[in-house]
Amino acid sequence: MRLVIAKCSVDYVGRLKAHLPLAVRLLVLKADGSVLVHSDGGSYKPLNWMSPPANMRTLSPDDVDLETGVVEQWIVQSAKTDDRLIINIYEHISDSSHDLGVDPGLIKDGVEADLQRLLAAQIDLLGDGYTLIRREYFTAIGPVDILARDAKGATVAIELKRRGDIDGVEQLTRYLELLNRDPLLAPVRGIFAAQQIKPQARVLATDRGIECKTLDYDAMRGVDDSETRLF
Amino acid sequence: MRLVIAKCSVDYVGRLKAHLPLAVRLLVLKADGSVLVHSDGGSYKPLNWMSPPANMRTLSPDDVDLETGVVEQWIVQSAKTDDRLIINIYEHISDSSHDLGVDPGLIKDGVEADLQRLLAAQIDLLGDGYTLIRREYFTAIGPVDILARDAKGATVAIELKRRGDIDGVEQLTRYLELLNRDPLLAPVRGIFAAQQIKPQARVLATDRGIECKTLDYDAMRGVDDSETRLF
DNA sequence: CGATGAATGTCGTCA
DNA sequence: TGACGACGTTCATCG
Repeated sequence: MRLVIAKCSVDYVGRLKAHLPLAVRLLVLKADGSVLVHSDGGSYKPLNWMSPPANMRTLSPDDVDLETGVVEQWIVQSAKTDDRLIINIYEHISDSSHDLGVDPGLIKDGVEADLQRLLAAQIDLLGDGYTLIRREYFTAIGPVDILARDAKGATVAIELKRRGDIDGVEQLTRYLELLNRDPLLAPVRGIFAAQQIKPQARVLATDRGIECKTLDYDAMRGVDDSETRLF
Repeated sequence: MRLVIAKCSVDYVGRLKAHLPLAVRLLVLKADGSVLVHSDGGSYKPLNWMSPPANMRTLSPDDVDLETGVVEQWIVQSAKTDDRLIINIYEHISDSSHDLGVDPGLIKDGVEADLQRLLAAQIDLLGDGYTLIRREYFTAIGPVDILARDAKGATVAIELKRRGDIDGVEQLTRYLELLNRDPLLAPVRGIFAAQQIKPQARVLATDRGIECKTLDYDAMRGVDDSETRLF
């Protein structure tokens, strides 16, 4: 990994075009050819970047005719697409390289899959007498997150989200339409379950006769005793 | 901006939990308190991070009881949420700070807004005799990208996307439902226009009587002579 | 490979 | 500030 602090301007040409005026920035060059251009603020997203795999050519004013004041030009070309990043360097402020080795990678806990596993194990959170039919119930248009049966024996399709938005309601609506064509299952009700449900999504769901259920992941995790410290 | 190369392990606790085992990584500390943890590969997304605004406390083994081998512990706490990043440093390899100043920011060209402007100017791309009613036609459930009239005088609602996906078709469907309740406008047809339309989206749109139109941004840009070199 | 859906999404805009 | 939609979304999974 090479780290460069430099006064530079940057142009991107590819899916769109973008331009960064002259300023001092951090340039990160990774082993796979990817390049990040960061300022001293904002979140993790760089001002501009090139995704791997990519190749970089370095041009000097001796080789090519460059704009006045440019001491070096980097041309970063994507190996797969015709996206290209052009960095004009006006002043090198710092330049260092480091050998980092391969990273063992990230271990996560608490994503939608975990939520689904927990709700399947605690299906009675949805109401007394609920029983699990199965998780990831496959249909022609994709898998229903959870299929269950309520106390009266009626089928219930559950769509799970961490954040409940309109498109999640649309998704569940499509599933319900399809499932209700199956005489063995019909009538099928829908439950939209999420840690947080947006007002518009709640309105749309209610309007379509879909029940909304807010989930408390921490509480669900606390109940599940198999869920003892991952790390 | 402070750049640290260090052998470290990282834990994130917040909306979910995540853990990074011991390895050599780049740690970027920005002026607004944000922190990025990068490996020497992958795209621009860090392995782990903290969004601004945030505050960092540095603990040493003299102050607190730390794990064996930890020479320093950073606790990065989000100022707004209770998200927290804990970085255990086992070895400092490099440490430098640089004053970057404020960045002038990015200038873009070719996003959906540009596409909309071009299509409004070249509305006859949709068919002979089309005329523009207006862009960003406001409704109770959001703005319709473009409202036009066809050669026969019928109203047409156009949803524009760079990449046409199912949710775009759903969006247009909601607009059409609403617009068709207005006796002054009804009947309103829909056109789903995008640079690229996914097969499933095309099927859904066609099934609902919505016309699909693929747009060539470069060609549209070439026709529009006001669109002379932005930079 | 392409298609599909989640994401600690992030980022802008506008009420 | 919160809701909403775009994004060079990126990312993993699955066919």
